[in-house]
Amino acid sequence: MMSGKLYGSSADMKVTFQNEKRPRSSDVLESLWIPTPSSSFHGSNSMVNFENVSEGDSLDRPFFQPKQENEDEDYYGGYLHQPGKKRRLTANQVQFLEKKFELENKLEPERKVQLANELGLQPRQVAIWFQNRRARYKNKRLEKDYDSLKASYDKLKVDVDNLLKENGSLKNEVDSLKDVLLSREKGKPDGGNSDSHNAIDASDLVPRSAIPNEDSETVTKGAMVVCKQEDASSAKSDVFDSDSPHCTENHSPLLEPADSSHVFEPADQSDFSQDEDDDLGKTLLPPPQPYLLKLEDCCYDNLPPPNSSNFGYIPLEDQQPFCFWPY
DNA sequence: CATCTAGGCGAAGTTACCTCA
DNA sequence: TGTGAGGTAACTTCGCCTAGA
Repeated sequence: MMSGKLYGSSADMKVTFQNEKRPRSSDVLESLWIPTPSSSFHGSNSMVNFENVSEGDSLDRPFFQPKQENEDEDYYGGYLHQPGKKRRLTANQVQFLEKKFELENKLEPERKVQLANELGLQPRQVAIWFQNRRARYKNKRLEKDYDSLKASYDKLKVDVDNLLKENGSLKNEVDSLKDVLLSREKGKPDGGNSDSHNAIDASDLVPRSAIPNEDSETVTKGAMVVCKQEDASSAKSDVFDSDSPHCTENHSPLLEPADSSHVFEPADQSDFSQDEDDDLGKTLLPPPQPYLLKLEDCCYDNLPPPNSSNFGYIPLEDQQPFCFWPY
């Protein structure tokens, strides 16, 4: 902030005219302002009384100050004696100021005086216009920021809702499979024997979404039969929503034993471990952590498109810049 | 060199005027 | 014709900075 700012370089108009302070170099700049009929007109509109401003000849009117329809001596005289009145800048003046504002939104003293001369305004009027213009621009930018953040929030909320729904359906599937397995275990006289798993139809037991890695030691032999590579990959894509392409392909290097502090902990994570002494659940369910990637590993490094459903996260560098002036 | 003071600037907020529906 | 809302020029206050004593 404040880079390139010139401090103490321009005298305020009210100070220049109302108070006789010690002379400064900036006073010379301020004195360069040449009053014109229009500028004296505007000066009369401000709260400052410019007694030393000569009214001059109306032929010296700046090109930005076209003759108004109702412009006459009474018009001028009326405002000259109504210090409380204020006049809007003409469209040409505003257009000219807007162009200058686009080039640089802050005024150097020289520019301020130059613009004032070109527009037939007081330097203070130009300074005030730029101040107000910056304030208006900031408000607009804040509105844009708000809209952008709200859109991101809405998108994120949709993603979260979808994930919660998917999570619920997966839980139901796991529960149903547990029931099937329990019922079959009870039907066997030597229930609990590991060999009995061979008698279970694996297609009934192993949900595609719950197939762990092939080298998982917790997978039973029966499950291994159907645990093919494509199933494993489909399992991953089931875990990560299909519209999250950045997390679906060849992530085996990223499938590290996850630190639970780096993953999205499901709100109902305890549901997976609610029967911790239930080996069946452990048998059927892979440990969930290896399938939850670290976000900073899988999502951010792979440069997801900003409009993907990357939980609504949009990197700052990918957003549209809101400010086009360097500060 | 450190300190103090005057003065200017920008930001933020406010006031007052103007325009228009 | 009166009126309320919105836009905006101008003002006020505050904090920060610079230059000079």
